[in-house]
Amino acid sequence: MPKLGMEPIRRDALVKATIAEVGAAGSLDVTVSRIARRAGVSSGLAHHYFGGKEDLLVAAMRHILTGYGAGVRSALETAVSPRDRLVAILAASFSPEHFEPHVITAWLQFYLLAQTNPGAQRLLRIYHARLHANLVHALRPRAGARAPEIAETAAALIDGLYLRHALGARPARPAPDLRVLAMIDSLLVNA
Amino acid sequence: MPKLGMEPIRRDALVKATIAEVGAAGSLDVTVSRIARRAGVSSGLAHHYFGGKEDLLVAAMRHILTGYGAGVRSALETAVSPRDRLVAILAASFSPEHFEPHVITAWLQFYLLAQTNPGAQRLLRIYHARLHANLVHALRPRAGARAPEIAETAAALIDGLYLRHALGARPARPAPDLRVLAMIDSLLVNA
Amino acid sequence: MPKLGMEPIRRDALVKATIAEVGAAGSLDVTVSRIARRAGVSSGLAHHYFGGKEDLLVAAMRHILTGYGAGVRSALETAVSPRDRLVAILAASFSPEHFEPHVITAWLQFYLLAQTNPGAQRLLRIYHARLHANLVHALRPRAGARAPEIAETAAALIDGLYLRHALGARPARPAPDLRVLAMIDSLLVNA
Amino acid sequence: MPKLGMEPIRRDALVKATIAEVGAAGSLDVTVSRIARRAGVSSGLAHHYFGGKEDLLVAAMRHILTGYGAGVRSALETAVSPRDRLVAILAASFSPEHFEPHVITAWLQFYLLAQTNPGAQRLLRIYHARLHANLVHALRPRAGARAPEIAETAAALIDGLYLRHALGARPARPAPDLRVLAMIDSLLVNA
DNA sequence: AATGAATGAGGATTCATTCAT
DNA sequence: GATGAATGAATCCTCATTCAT
Repeated sequence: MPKLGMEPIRRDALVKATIAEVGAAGSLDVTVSRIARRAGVSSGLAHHYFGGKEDLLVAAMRHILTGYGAGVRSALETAVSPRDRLVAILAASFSPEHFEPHVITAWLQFYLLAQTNPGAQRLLRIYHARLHANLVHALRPRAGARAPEIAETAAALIDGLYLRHALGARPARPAPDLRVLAMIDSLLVNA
Repeated sequence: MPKLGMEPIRRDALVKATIAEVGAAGSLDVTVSRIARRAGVSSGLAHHYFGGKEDLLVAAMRHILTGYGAGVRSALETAVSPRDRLVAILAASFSPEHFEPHVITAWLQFYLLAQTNPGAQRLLRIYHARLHANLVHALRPRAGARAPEIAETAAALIDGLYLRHALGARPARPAPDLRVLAMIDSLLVNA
Repeated sequence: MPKLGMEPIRRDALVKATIAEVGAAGSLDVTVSRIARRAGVSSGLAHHYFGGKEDLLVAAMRHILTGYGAGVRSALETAVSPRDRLVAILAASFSPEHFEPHVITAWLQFYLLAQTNPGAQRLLRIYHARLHANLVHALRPRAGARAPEIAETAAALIDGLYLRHALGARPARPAPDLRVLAMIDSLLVNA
Repeated sequence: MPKLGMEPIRRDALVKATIAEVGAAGSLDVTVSRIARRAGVSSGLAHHYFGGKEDLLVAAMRHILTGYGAGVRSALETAVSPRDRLVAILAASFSPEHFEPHVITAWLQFYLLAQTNPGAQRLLRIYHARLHANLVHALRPRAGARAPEIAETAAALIDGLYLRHALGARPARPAPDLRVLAMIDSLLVNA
């Protein structure tokens, strides 16, 4: 008697197990078997549902990015002023769940995967584009034509702070979002 | 007597082959055999001289960082004013040879290695500390007590721009060093 | 559902192939691949079930010792007098199947393994303790307090005769069990 | 300027290093490089002098057996009565230097080598024959025609006690030589 | 005589993937 | 749908051996 409706449950369990396992290992050198065991299923099932290891990794990446996107959206909903929007984006980018060690590690690993895997690359481009669009939209009223350029600098700073954190640097003071905000404000002032 | 003095030659060839191979593959998944073949020696020799695959990778990382350090030092020698120093550091950080695809890729890969390999981690810490010290030294005259904080932001921006470049983003306009410089200037003005 | 219940079958086949292969080679320098091929499976499976080469060797050792233990037990069941017990132990110790070349060779090789492998060492201790206990039990009625000492001498003689046989000495006259028996009787007479 | 007369010194150093290394490792899995390093020469020289690894091992075995033979001879020189001869042989067989861990281990390992290496086998046969001849000669006056048989049992007991010691059994009480002597005496009494 | 350099075959081990049931 | 069985290619690493100098 096959259980019905198990597929989404299994897929979800596998994706979460992948993130956890990648984070725990601190590397993409994770075996499908380990992931499957953590998800409580056989390794064969992982292939059955995802086709292969990389596809599983990409699915995990998509999961993270989706969560990030949802976070930004919900944060933006309550924002009124342009500056509110900026604060919301930064808050979402540096929300605590993103800084959980296993997530930040997974994120970094996926960066790498994107260098060889088209699916991962596509996802990353979408993330970049979305972040850029959000920033530009929030900056436009105050920065005008300089919005794209400042958005790019801000995005780079976000990633750089992330990277440093992932590499074990002492947590920055002030908090990363405030730091980015300060930089943006500074750039805006010196038009 | 045997052919003497081959060791440094072989080590050098193997290190360079490692960088080239890692860069070409876009990943650390490079076999020792391929590296050795590119260096024109047997795989056994690579182990003989370096002990293992990771040690070889760390040696390659050290090679890159040494080159970077030398670049900064020589650039700083001709600097007079604090601002010259800043420009020199940034120019070295974003010098063209650092942006050669296989170097930038290798760099990124080594970031990853640093998450599991102690030797790599140590190297990375040294690089971070040195960059920080250089920036603080150049900023002190103009930034005073704010120097460390601004140095951290600048370092993060440098890494972030690097990362984005490695991930295939369109080359930034203006050039990354000018962008960092502008940001620093902006922060300095708004004391 | 998959083909079930193959594990014990494979394990058994691999263990027997190990004994055969070690015996045939006259040394522990046997490759896992050869063992696996003889067992009709892939080398990967051997690792899957046993974890590694040494564990496979230890499992083979255990198989031999288990067979020996069973032989002694069944021989002891029909023994009535103490002397019967002694004869039974010796008969089992020198039973023909123990003198099959590949078994005796494997046995000797395992002695060696026991010098470095904890699992093998444990097994060997168990064998020693069991043989000693059996001998003491059989000797007690006739030897009293001297039983342990005579048992030790007898055990050493058993192993020595075995060793010499393994090393290619001409088969002893009279048969080894009778020889040990004669020695024990002699020691018992000269209280 | 090649040093003259170095050959015997080198050979000797290599042989001793071999015994030490085999004993230390508790196995024949010793690399030629390690042996050479311990002897203070290059691995190439070991091959130059001995031709190969096994030949080096056989040479080490010969060294041990030669020492044993010399010990027996010198011990026999002062023996007067047949029983003295017996005591002398046993004392030499169980002399302390034979029970040094690395020697006893090497000895056991060489047993193994003898199963595949003709040179080692030949040496072992010589050792067996010599021990047997010595024992028979010492036993003849008291045992007459039974001398060969008793000699065989004694030899087996010697090897068995050795083996047990090598395998880590608690040192026997009484001392092994006395134990063998007691057994022989017992067999002689019960003609 | 002696060495360091260099090789390359060989082996243990790992793992993604496939498949019969 | 789900599993355990099984494979075998791939890779790191070791080491005896050879060789030019």
